Amino acid sequence: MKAKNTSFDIAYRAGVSQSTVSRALRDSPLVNEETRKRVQEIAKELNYKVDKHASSLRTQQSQTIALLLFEDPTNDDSLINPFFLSMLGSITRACSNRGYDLLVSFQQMNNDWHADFEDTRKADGIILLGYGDYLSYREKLIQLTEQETHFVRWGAEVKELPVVSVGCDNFHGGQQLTEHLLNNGRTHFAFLGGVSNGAPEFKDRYLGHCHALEQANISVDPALQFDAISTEESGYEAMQILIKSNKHVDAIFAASDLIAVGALKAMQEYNIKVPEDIAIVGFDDIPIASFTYPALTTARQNTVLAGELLVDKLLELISGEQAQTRLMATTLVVRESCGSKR
Amino acid sequence: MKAKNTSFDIAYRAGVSQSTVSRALRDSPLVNEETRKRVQEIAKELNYKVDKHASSLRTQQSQTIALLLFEDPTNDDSLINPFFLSMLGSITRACSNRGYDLLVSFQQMNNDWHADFEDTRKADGIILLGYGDYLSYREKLIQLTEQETHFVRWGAEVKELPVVSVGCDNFHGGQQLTEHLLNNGRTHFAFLGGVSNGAPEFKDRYLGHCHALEQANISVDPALQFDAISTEESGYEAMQILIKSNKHVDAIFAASDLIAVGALKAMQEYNIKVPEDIAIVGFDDIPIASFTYPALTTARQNTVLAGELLVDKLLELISGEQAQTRLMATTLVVRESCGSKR
DNA sequence: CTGAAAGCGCTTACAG
DNA sequence: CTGAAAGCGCTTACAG
Repeated sequence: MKAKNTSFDIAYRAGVSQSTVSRALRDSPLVNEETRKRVQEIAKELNYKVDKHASSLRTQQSQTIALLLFEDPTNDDSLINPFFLSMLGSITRACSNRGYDLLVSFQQMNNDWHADFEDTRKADGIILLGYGDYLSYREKLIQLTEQETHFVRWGAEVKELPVVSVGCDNFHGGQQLTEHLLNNGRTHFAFLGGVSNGAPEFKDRYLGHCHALEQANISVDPALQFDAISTEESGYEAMQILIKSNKHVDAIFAASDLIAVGALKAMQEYNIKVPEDIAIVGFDDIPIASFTYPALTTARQNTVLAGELLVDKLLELISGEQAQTRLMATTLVVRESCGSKR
Repeated sequence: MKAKNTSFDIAYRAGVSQSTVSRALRDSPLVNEETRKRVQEIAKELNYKVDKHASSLRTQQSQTIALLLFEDPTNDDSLINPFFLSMLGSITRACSNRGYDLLVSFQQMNNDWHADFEDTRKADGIILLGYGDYLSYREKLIQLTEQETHFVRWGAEVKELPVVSVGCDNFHGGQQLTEHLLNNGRTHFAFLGGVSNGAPEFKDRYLGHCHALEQANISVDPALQFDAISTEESGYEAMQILIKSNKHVDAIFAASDLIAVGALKAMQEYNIKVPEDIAIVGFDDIPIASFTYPALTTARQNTVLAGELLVDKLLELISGEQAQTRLMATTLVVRESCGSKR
């Protein structure tokens, strides 16, 4: 590669000092209008760009955000939950709109990730993304907090820790979807998804689901909750177990769209008609949800807003302000999988 | 945030010079074994990490790769082709295995992207990812080459330019899938996907498809090629047009799995039985392909290998070596959508 | 094997 | 409004 120009080269050509070049390029008011123009033109002409490392070293900030994406270790290499991927898209966009670069990194929970990014000053702050049990990495969150690292996370609120989270109102979403099923005359429910403490999102959806049932005077049978993680495969397997159990069910609450897709496939194989025999709802509204057959009724999480909120709150933290945890409402998206249009 | 420790702090505590600290931390052979251990222990204890900007500034390399993902402008905000997303996953992993960070950026074709990353020294090299017409950004490729920027791209070979690409053998993949359909007794084919120069991947698949048909003495009817971009929506619409045209067809070649998913939905709505009435194949083998009903026969692109190849070839370029364009073979994945098991 | 010193390319107080 | 100078935190030739 050719030797790059430095601000000194620009200064030489413009006949000014290097300090003036630096000021002109940063639109400092301390520089004459004409000088500024001339410098900027020369810089453009020579295709000069300010060296990121030098300026970061000097200013002690990198204008970069690190996104740590935690993978479900049960997933294989290339499987990434599409919901997180659409989040990744909106986070990337939000960063770039705000003049920040985004460093992306996939992490296993067991890694020594907690100290790596801000400490090397690669990033001014960190976004933590991934479903799952914050209890299992509670200590790392504490350590991050103690180090005064700037970070925000996606997911359920962590009540005991001073951690800023952005998440969606899973309880209310679960309630909403269940009420929709009830309104369509369904009476016998099963829930597909693990509800341990290790899956707080699914658990909240389940609690909202149960709450709605109780409001309708339907008692909840724990035997009708089937564990599943958020993959098609897992949903497929859970649905098969349900079918083979011969329990009478006319409505399925799948804890995620991916689970619903797997469940749909199992039902098709067993010739169960959806929604005639069994209605089903998912959660997330991933792109495929409109293209299953029948199309999936689900609860949309606003990933675009979520990405922006995560970035904005992190930026607030970075600039020393306070930031609040935020729970976003979900939107009921009615399609055909429950047999009605509302 | 607390003031961070520098190598001088470590040096002070270890009772050595800062130079020695630097050497010890980089496992230089020029440092006494014991000294090295002591320094490393102290560094660990103080949670010291080498400042990335300082070392990058000094060594003139950033240990960072930039991934520019080009979006189809027809797509909305959160829609990213799942195929690229799985590629993103494997690229991220490949980078981190090789000690590189990954900067991710979404780009519109019309942007001034071509000069931004390596020039600011944020990255040592660039990976270009996105379907589409390299002709439309031919000039930018030329400019990148002239600037001696290190870059590789995913996609069809660019014969006229000295550009390193990694792509898959779309022609052969198209041929393979078509032969599979022929082997299953299909005789009347339609192709769903745009085949203009602006979509070289789809075009190659189409050419492979046509080649296989000709080999089987089936003449190709251009009227049975229907434009579609790689979305479910577009596949759905193309399939509707095909159905309404009342042309007799017993096999569909969808240029991507996403298109196939949309086409499947249209067929289900029209009560067309797959594979009994019409067989269908996709391309890519995205995760959903195993969970459509019936499951989709398709051509797998090895995204894990692709990611590694892209990163490795870029690293070769960065270290001043030559690198060759590489075409990867696709794998036929037989599932149920063609009515056979082989 | 170790240390003192130069220098990577900027930004910004300081002096004018 | 402009310039000379210090300094961000490293790495590495140079001297010992």
